[in-house]
Amino acid sequence: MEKLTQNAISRLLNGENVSKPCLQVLAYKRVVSEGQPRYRLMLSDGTHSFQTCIMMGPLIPRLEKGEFERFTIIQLNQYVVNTVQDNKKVIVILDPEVKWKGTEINGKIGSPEMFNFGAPSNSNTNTCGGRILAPSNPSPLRNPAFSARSSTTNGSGLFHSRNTSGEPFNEQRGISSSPNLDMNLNICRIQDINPYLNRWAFKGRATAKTPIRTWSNAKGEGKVFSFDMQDDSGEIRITAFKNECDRYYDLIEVGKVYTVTKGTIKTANRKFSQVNHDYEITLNSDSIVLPSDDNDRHCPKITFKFVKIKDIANYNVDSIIDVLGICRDVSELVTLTQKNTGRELKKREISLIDDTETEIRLAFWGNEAENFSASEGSVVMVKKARVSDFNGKSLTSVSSSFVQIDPQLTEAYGLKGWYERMRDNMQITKLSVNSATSDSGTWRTLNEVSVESISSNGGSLVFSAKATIVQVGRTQIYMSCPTTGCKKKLVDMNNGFYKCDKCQRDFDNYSPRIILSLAISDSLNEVWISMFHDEAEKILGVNGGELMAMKDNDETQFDELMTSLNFKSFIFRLRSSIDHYKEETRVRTTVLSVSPLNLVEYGKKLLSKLREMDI
DNA sequence: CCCCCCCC
Repeated sequence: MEKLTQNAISRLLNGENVSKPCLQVLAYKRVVSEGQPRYRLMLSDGTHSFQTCIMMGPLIPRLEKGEFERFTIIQLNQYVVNTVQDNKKVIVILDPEVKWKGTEINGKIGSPEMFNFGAPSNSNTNTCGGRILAPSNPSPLRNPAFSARSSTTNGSGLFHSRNTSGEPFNEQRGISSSPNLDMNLNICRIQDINPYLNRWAFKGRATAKTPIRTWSNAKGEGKVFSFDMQDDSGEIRITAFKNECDRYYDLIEVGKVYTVTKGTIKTANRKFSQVNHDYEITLNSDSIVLPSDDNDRHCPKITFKFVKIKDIANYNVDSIIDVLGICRDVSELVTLTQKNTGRELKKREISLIDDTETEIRLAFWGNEAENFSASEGSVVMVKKARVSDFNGKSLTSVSSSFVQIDPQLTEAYGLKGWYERMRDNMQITKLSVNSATSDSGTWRTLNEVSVESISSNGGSLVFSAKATIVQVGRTQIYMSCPTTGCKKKLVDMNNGFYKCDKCQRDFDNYSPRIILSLAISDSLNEVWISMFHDEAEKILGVNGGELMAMKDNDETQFDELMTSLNFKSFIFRLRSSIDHYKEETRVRTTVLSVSPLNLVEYGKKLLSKLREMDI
């Protein structure tokens, strides 16, 4: 009997702080709740037994390997007491430690009775908070034992130090006046999270979750996933590496509310995260992430702000939007090779339309592309799709995107109804060029290369133009890293070796890379463009090594070759994008490809253009 | 500690 913690069951169900209680496993069974497998255990302290003790996530394999067999005595190093619907309590076991194996005990200790909430000694059950962290964890979270305040909420306790009197919500949350609450825990609004907070915690709803991704590079390898959390003040991104990745991946479910405390707060890099917050959080071994009250009033339910497809035209590249559309077409899975890295990519495109009678194409990648299946006419909802400039304007699904086919939403039913009425009677405008059917896409003249015109096009424009080289600027030939896909400029160690900072390696060789700066002109404008290696080799007719040798050994020949580019005309495939450099905003244009000007073909193109114009 | 989200 002394192996078990006396009255632990009644004490902790009554909201008391019980440090590392030892309990005996009497039974368990597998259940599936909201699609997630978990185990429900009956635990006993010798006096009482309680049968809604939950193990989930990473504990499941341990349990299934027999670690917590019947009669095992486990010590709960970390656990949470949750209140679920009808004020029922659930003990969530987070960190069980086996004290005695079931075979060592081989029998039930004491004569435990089923714990009864109706018993007089438990009359204050409802006034106690439900969510308790074992104090063994040196955490600022303790049983707050809120009384009056939390009783007005749905009974879940720990983080209900918020004022529930209906005051404006931008008061600092969680600084409780409760005399029992000797903690310095700052329940922050998510928007207020910053690296200068000493002790903080926040509560938010998971709005997105990425798959686990593994990496391997010069610095090492590992795995990682991220999730986004939102309260009524804002949203923040949380990232979990390696151990924390394993620990939290199964726990986090989109739509659920969690309380988070401890972790590294660092500056968010807007380049990589579209979440609107200056900071992001990396979980570490001290971090605590607890399932919380999914109905918390500070954590609004996930909402969708569907952008009408027609209006996507006005969104900048890289914007993150929600979209709802009828799937008009699903392309085959295609495999393509990434030019820079040689990596193989799998892609599937679908096209979406809505009642603005506008069509946009949406790309899925990798597994998502392989697994995507929806038929023509179904409604496709994507939360957090990224606006892209591929083939005009298009959308792409990213790791934090959430895709649903035929969602149970009023808007979806409305859209479906519209489609059934209108499907044969529509004038569809396309925002995306279908890459399968397009020639080289849109043709433009160089007067359209201006900050104003590119800006109004979402910051980037890909187009074809016929133009003539009118000036050759600086020609750079540099020693680049010979690693496939790495073009980093090498540092000459002057000992026969060249160092790549990116690959963190020394090489005894390098590959010469060319960058040309050219002014090209058509009848309307002159534009400076950058032309990189492959395309430069094409128009120069020499390779990088030859050009480098020529520049070193025969400058006259080199100058002649460069000068010979003047007044040559080509069909350029160009990308112009807005570039912010220091205080300046300007357009940067790079060559995607260059092809010879075929006068007959080009003439035909102009003719058909004239006919279109009805001249 | 990732930082890839790709394609013309």
